[in-house]
Amino acid sequence: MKKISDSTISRMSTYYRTLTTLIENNVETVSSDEIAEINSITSAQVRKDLSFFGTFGKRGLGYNTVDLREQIAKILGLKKQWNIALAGVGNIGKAMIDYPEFKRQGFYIKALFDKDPKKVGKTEHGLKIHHIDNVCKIAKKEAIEIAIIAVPAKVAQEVIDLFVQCGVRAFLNFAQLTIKVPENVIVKNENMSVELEALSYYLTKKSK
Amino acid sequence: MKKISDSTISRMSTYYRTLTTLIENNVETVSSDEIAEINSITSAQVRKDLSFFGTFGKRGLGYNTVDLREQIAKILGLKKQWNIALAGVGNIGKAMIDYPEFKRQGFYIKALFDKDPKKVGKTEHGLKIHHIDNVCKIAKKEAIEIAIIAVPAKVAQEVIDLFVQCGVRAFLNFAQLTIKVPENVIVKNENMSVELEALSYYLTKKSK
DNA sequence: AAATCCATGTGAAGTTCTTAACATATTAAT
DNA sequence: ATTAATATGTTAAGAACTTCACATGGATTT
Repeated sequence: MKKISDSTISRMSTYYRTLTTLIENNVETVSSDEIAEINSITSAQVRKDLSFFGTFGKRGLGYNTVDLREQIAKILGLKKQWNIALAGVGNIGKAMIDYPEFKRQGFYIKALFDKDPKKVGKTEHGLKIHHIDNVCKIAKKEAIEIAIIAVPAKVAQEVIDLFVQCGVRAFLNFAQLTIKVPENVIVKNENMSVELEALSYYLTKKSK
Repeated sequence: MKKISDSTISRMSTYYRTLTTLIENNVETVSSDEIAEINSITSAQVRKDLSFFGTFGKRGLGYNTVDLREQIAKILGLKKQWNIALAGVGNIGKAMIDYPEFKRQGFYIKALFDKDPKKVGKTEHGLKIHHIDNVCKIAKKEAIEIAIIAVPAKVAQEVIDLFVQCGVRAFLNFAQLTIKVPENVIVKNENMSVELEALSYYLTKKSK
């Protein structure tokens, strides 16, 4: 199986969202040009991305919005419910529990973990906060497949190691460091500081 | 001035963080090999990235951690305080106000905006919530240079347009859509769903 | 039925980004 | 002082990604 680039996968997500919006607005057919225009990229890029997965359009006509969205959902694995654990019930963690987009796309936070004795045992949004030491038991029970890591950087690596030992192989990491994981485990980073520093760089450069 | 890639800028941020940690651990000298190892990349990449901005190391020895961190801070524009506005005082917005890493790196949230009459006029973390209609007045007063957009997708474009009209040219956008801005304005997206969907894709692919 | 129009799918070209490789500079050891 | 060891900075090679350009197939019009 040929390796498909991360950028292509990200854009597939973007197209998925674009199609959702178009369908909400009762648009039935869309061209690669229109998808490209909405997302400020080229139509060749859209067609090339889609071509990695199959042929979904009709020449001369374009793509059926409902069909294409369905196909992309299949490709991205969005036809099932994903069970997610959240480690670190701080500000960012709480925002994630309540993030309405997740549920809409089939991502369900089913278990919360923390280390703080003040939090463990309490409830947040109807979910009990477990001690991180019990991660394997709960992860198994809730069939957790993905973990969101919103713990301090100092403990992020060890928390991820715990999850990996329990068989969790996919992570969304908010901690500000590069995590080491075995080859069959995937980590996606969400690092707000890196993005802000990029803005800082561009503003600084421009004002020179 | 030659264009430097986004990936290089992101990695510069990463190196900056790596150096901060090394300095905290009293490490005085570091090689490109060590920086690479910590961040799971190649040493050639580290040296190439740095070479776009100058020569900071000593052959046969490596880099002085304090010096290099200082140089990167200058390059990224982190030697000054950046004044930031936050639009959308919901869950994610509140998490951003309280994100300790920001202040540590010179990013100060100085103004909050919302549209909800229940929120406008109230205070959050000692900051008054203003109505978005007053954005120009407040942005000028607080010398806002960057805005964090944590409003619903439906209104994100118009909110950014308002800020652009007030002269703000850099945005960290949490809304799930591609924003259109004039050429001299820069938007960085923070899209948790895209990352989760990438995880979904990789897990789905692997299990086949 | 023929002609015209339109937009896909895809090799090829072009561009950008990453890795390799090595000459060079510096330190340390003998 | 010479040799050995080390790690940078940089050029060149290689890989990955994006864009171009057009043949192709399907729809629409005359």
